Amino acid sequence: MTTAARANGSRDLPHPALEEIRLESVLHALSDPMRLQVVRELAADGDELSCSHFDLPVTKSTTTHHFRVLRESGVIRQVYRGTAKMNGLRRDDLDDLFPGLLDSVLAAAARQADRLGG
Amino acid sequence: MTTAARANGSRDLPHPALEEIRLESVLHALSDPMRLQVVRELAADGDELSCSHFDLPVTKSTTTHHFRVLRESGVIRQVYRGTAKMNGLRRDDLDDLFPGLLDSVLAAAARQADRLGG
DNA sequence: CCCGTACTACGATGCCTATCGTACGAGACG
DNA sequence: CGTCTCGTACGATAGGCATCGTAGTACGGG
Repeated sequence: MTTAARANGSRDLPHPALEEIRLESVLHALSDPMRLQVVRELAADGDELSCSHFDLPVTKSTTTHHFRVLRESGVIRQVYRGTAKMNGLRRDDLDDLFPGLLDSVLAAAARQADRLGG
Repeated sequence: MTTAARANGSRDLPHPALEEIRLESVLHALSDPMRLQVVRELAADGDELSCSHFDLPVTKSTTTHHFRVLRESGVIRQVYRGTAKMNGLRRDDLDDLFPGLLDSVLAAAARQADRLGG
C-alpha cells in the first residue's frame, strides 16, 4: 500500500485503465442530461470539484449514482480528500484515446444550451 | 399529399425536424454497439443503404428497432424505395447542429476498432 | 469523545430498452 | 393471381437504469 493510499484510509476508488475505456460506455455516460451537465461544469472549471459543489435536482443518492457511472465509464477521476470526494475530468486520457471527441461533445452541448436556453 | 408521397403508397416515416434533434438522444443512439456499427457503415459507404444490407447478429425485429431509434434521434434518414427501406446519415443536419461531432465519434470508433480488433 | 458534514450502501420501484417470435402488409416478379 | 422478399407491428420477457428513502460509514473539528 502506498503512502498516499494509507493517507486517505484506503478509500481508493476503482477506475478503468486507459485501455479499458470503451467509446460506447463514454457515449452512454454522456447521454444523460444530469451527467452531461456535470461534465460541462467540470470542463468549465478545469479543476477538481467536490460532489457537493453540484446542485443537481435529484437526491444525493442519485447524484452518487451518476458520479459512479461517469467514473466507471472513464470520463471522470474521483479521489477522496478528507470527507470530500473530488471529481476531475480525465481529459488527458480521453484526448489520448479519442482525440477531439470530448471537445466536440462539449461544443455541441454549449451550442444546444445556447439554442434552447436563450 | 405530394406526388412522391403517393408514389410510395404514403409510407412516409416520421423524422425529427432539425430543431427537434437533441444531443442527448444522439449520444444515446450512438452508445449502442449495433447502432454505432450501422452508423459507421453508413458513413463509410457515403450513400444510402437498405436495411437488409446490414448483417447484424440479431433478428430482423431487433434490427427494425435499432433503425427506428437512429431515425427518431435524428441520426439517419429513412425512405421507402419499393420494398426496400433506404437508410442515409443525416450528416448535413448533424454537422449543422453539432459541427465536428459526428466526425469525432466516427474517428473514435475507427480508432477503437483498430485498437481492439487488431 | 461526540457531533456534524459528506458521501455510501442497500433495497424498492417504475420505466426504458434490447431481444425474440409470430403474424402481418406492401411491393416486385413470374 | 400466387409467391417471394423486405420490412412492420405487437406482445412477451428479461435485464438495465434513474430515482428515491433510510440507514450507515468516514473524516474533521470542537
